[in-house]
Amino acid sequence: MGRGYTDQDCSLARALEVVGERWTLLVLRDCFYGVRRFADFHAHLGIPRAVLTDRLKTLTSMGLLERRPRATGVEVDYLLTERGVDLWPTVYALAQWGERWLTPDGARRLFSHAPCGTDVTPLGLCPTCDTVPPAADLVIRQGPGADPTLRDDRVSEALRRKPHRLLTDLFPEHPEHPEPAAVRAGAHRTAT
Amino acid sequence: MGRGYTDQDCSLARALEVVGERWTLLVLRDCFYGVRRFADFHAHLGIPRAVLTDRLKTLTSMGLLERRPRATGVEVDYLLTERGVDLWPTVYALAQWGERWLTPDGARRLFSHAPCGTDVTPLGLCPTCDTVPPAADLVIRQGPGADPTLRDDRVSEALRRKPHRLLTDLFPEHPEHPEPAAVRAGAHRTAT
DNA sequence: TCGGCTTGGTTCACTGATTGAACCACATGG
DNA sequence: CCATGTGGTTCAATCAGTGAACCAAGCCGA
Repeated sequence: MGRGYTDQDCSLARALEVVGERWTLLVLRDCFYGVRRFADFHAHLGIPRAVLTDRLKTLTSMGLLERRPRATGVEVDYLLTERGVDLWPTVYALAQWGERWLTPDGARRLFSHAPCGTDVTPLGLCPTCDTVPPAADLVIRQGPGADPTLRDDRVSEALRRKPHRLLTDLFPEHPEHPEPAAVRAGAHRTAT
Repeated sequence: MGRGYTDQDCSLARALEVVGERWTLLVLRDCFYGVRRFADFHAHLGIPRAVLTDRLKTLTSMGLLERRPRATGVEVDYLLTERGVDLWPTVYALAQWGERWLTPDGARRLFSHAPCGTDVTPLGLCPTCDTVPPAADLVIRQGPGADPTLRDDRVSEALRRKPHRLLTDLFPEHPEHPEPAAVRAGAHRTAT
């Protein structure tokens, strides 16, 4: 990004210095969807490995992601922090704009409020509860405009197969267990 | 942006192909603030002229801006279309994230709901009216965290001097008249 | 113990985008 | 007729993104 947007007295410019680079917002979107592993980001986005490394480093150093090597093995998880989770309204708003203006075939993804099951509005409001649910309380599922022929990686396939709660691991090691505790806790802190 | 984000079955990726390039979102923000002229974008943002030309061309061709040469003279106005105005929730959400996480000195800009005067929440809600006002119903003013020493162009100065209704011309030719009709109408269509 | 495989990277040449300064055409205004 | 303002274009230099190849560490079965 070169010199960045220095000497702009504007929080939007500062925010864009953090998340305005190419690919960054798509990496974060995948984090909300439950993607946590380098190889999954790479396969799902088609992002060059060097760029992915750079973006994950930047997001980690800016405090939006936490890099967590697993206790055993060589794998690494990248998890959204509270600061990262707080970008959900932005990600959602931009995606909804794309759905409205750039998607002729109907919505690709639909989001519903987990506690009540109602679909949220384009502004993120749950019409039943009259609240704006935090990301952790949303469930994503395929919409009628989704095109299953475009991508064929395990992330796309997992998202296609069944509705999925945001921020929960898309590939848990023990699928029987409801979910790991750490991330839910972090996400809920944001909600309060 | 190179090849763009093709073969992504995702409205966010499509949206980023339109507004994800460097400077684009800052140009749009200025449009919301009432900036309409090439020279004002250039002076306010410090964006290279060639890049500004390119961004205005792209935004115009994608239908977010309308390029309107004035009846007399050589000046040109760039005005947000309905499609452009509809990006307000995105711009606002990202700016609020920046205010929350990257701005230690307090809010730089504050937004209030014009009809009732109440400040809107970080999610864009007017607590008095219990609605999410459209951009055209918001008034922007300086917050305590604004740093007046950073920029010294006529846009910064106009925004500093007094509260300003979004989407209205920051430099009207006849300051007595309330405002031009075209943009208000377009903005209000979005609100309904 | 020894390859092979997986994972999460790094390196590097190539390409494409951004930058900033200089130049330019047109339309007023004096 | 010249100076000035506006909205650009051009171009060399630099910077960022791309994609293929390479690599180290940890496990895995033989």
